[in-house]
Amino acid sequence: MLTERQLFLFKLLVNDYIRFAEPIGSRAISKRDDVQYSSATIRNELADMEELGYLEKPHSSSGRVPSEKGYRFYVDHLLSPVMLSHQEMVNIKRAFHDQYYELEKLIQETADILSDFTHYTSIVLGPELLETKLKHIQIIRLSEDVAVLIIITNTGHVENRTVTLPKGIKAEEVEKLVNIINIRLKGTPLYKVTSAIDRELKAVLRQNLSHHKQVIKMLNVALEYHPFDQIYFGGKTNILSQPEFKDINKVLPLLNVLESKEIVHDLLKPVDNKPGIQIRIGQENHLNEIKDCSVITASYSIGDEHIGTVAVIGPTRMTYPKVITLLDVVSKSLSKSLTLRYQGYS
Amino acid sequence: MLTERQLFLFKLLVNDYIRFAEPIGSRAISKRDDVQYSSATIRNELADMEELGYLEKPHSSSGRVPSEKGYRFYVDHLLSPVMLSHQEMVNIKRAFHDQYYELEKLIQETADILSDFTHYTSIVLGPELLETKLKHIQIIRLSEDVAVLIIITNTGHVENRTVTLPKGIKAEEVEKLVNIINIRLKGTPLYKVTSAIDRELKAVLRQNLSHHKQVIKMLNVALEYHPFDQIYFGGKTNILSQPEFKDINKVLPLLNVLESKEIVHDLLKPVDNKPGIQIRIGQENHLNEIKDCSVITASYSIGDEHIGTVAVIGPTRMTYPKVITLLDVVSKSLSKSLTLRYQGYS
DNA sequence: TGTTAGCACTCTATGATGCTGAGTGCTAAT
DNA sequence: ATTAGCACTCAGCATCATAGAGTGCTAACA
Repeated sequence: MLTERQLFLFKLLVNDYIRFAEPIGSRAISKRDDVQYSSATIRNELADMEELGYLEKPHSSSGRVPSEKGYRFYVDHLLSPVMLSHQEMVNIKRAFHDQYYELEKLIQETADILSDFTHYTSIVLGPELLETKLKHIQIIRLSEDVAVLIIITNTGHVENRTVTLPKGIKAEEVEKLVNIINIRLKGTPLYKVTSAIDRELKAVLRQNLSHHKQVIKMLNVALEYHPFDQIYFGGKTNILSQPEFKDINKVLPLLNVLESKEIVHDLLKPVDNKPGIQIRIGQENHLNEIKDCSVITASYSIGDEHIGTVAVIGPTRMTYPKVITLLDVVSKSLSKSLTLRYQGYS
Repeated sequence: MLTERQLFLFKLLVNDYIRFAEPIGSRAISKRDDVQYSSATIRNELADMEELGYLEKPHSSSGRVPSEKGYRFYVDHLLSPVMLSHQEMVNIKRAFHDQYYELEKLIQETADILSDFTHYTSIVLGPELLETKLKHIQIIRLSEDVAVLIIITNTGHVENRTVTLPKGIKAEEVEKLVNIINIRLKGTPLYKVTSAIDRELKAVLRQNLSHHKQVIKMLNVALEYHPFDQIYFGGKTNILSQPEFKDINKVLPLLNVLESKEIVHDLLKPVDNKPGIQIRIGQENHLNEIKDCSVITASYSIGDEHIGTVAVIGPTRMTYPKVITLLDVVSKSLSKSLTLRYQGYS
């Protein structure tokens, strides 16, 4: 265990390093007004904490830098809560108050707030379709054999897919098909729709449609559940302005990670499904390309149902208290706004 | 005017510079198997061409590099047509052959092909809504006062907007409203829809609806024409691997340009509306952030109607012949595929 | 008259060298 | 337990010399 004094010095050091992005030496600490120990004393303490694994030296005669273990300890035990400024609170409140937004705009706005206030890059996973339910489908015929199939969920999310209709199918038949689906599958979770068709609708469709085989195939393609939903970014280049990215070779891997929806999804996936803030520091992300980055996530929900994730990615040397507080406020505001918006939808 | 020999040497130099990204000296040229002049002769010729403004020296004792004027001359008069490899043609044909794609996927695929084959960054402006026409709208009510308004165009494009319904409006009234719009405004170009409502539908709505004022306001917001359509990128980080971007300070401005929809739109907007390939070299783009980049664009169309732009952005030191040929083939294939898909839509 | 060899000159890139300053570990004194 | 003092380390920076690639110019050549 660390002594009281070690804790004190450790906290100072981490805060200063987060602020100045340069290794902190014993002399610099001893010169502070709120420190009365000599540099030699501090040197001894720092050496001890290094031995315990909380600090590192970039090279043998440099100042100290927090290790990953150090950051982990810092966020687990030393976080002093930060208050957001009045101005920040006002801006957030306003952003989430306006009910006239499109859902997409609201989420993009969320991402923008996070990146503006943190100067890092923010990522928001759009509302997961997993537990959203089919409310209504519609087929709009564009030509003899091409149509657009529109899917509306209970949360107001709209998806559209271009489909090829069976040759020679009549308008009444299409209408009948739409009616059958809307009546029978309303309220079915999206990811269960294709299997529900398979189990429950095959017979009905065979009775009512002349082209039931092709229709079923078409529905399977069109209604297939795509787990990777939209990803929204804020301040995509913010993180590149951090001093740790002055080398282009650090930049490319990171950018490539952000370009891949699959990787970003994996990155933000909560390890266990517990709600609230999660922090993954450096290698804890298990992704070599971002081993010098930390990812902080918070989930948001409609009612009690978790439906998405907001996140900030920055260097391991991140202003953790600020980002955590902000993510907490923003995720809760977003949840509240969405719950209000969709309360009582079925 | 340049002499025959100067032209020959100029072409060699540009090709070599495009290939190796390093200033080309007289000695390097004279050593080539297809050159029989001595380095001194070549030196004299290069000096003359520098005086004419086609070449530049990064510093006084370095080899030569094409100037912007040089590149312009090169693309205007010296392009030798390039054949795509059999493999490339096969891949392109296959990509555009498959009719089962979503429109969005087809366009993303187009962007991916362009970036994969060029190793630069590609940009595709999705089908412009400007001349597309309203085919059908639909309102799906989510709750007492929130609904989703869905707009389908004659090209199969689907947009959706969340709207707030007037308090207490009845389902039959909503249905009536949808019917009126679908009957009266079908075929109206999207960008004229709001003004058409203003001019032609006000009276009808007043007669038929109890909440006509709020409804008109709602329609104006929901059907407002948004000129900036979707932008698709391919290989967003490709261009950053080019040696001219080894300095991070060159990277950030470029990335910020690519993040701004407005700027990208301006960048790709054809100067005059003439079709075909357009090349803008360095400063010709009138955008300081990308003064060392060239942008090559080609338009694509449905039938005879121009609806979008495909583009490649790379360093001024770009493999122009290859990119031009590829853009030509790809834009034509895309046009053909789209025309086939939407032929006869009304 | 066009071409080329030769040469002095220029400039970048590279690597060696030395110096400075910030930092450390260790020891001995307080 | 704390601190002053000192020898030591190392990155960063400036300086310097050198090599190499390239140029312009002049004079000789075909």
